[in-house]
Amino acid sequence: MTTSARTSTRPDLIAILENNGFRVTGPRIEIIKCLEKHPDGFTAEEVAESLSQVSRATVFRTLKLLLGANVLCRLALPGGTPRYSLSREEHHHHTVCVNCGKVGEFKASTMERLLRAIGSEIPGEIVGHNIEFHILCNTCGP
Amino acid sequence: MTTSARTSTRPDLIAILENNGFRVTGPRIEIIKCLEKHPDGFTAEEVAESLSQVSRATVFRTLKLLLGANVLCRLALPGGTPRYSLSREEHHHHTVCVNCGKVGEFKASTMERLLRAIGSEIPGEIVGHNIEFHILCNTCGP
DNA sequence: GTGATGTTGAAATAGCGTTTCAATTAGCAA
DNA sequence: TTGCTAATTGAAACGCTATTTCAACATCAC
Repeated sequence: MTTSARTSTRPDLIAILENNGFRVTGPRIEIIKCLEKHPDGFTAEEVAESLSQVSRATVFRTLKLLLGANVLCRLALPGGTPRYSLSREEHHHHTVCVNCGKVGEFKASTMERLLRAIGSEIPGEIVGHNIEFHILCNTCGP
Repeated sequence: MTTSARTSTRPDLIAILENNGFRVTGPRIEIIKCLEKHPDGFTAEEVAESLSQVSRATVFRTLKLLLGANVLCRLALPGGTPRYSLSREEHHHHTVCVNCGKVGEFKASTMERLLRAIGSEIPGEIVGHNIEFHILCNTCGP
């Protein structure tokens, strides 16, 4: 069969834990399963509420752990509640719908070229960036 | 002489208040003067501390007011304290030094072209964006 | 000046996240 | 399988940035 990576793959994230020396625990598995059910992003509170047997602290700890492993992204509209989203592409950028909060992911080749070119216009050494597009998604749009 | 816009111009921000129907009050003038002394950005707490006669609530209220008027930007490194910075250019992007937190501003023509071109790669109507470059500034860099 | 309305300070409150600490558990080794 | 030990957990307190509340006050049009 094909390798995996259809909607999302539980093994991936469990493997991330193992490969980084983290323990695979019940609460973490629950949280990961929950994240994979929300391809359009989610808030920390949504995860905590849907897993009443897991404490809020553990939810935040696990989200932080996954952020550190670069398999999860956090982003927020100005003044809005931060939303989290599992990453699929290695290097990508985000869209957030200003109406429903749905998070999308895209990888624009145009963008990659720009990022290489823009270095000379910036005073200092670029060590990272944050690029988000605020959109009205096709469901919410006019 | 040339128009103004050297380091920054107090009249501009006072005018913003007046033109938007806001009152020009003592605390607001104090806050604006303080902001103009920090071309590299500042945190809300820095402003509040340097103006002991103005309450924290008023500092935050005034910052929010200026954010709404698009003459102030808020940005933060992941996990860092949010920093504010007065805008000079109408439409611009930011650099933040990951070491000292200094905020810079730049306007890249390359970027503008990209932003127009990228629309077709994004599913929905773009209504805004957030683009920040995390850098090591020339003072902190190697 | 006077009054209607916007603004202020102080303190309480909110939202998102982290820390503390004792109790529990995963995962390795014997 | 058992035992060990460090990682992990839950519950609650705490931290930080920011907002809200409400009575007192100041601005600005008249």
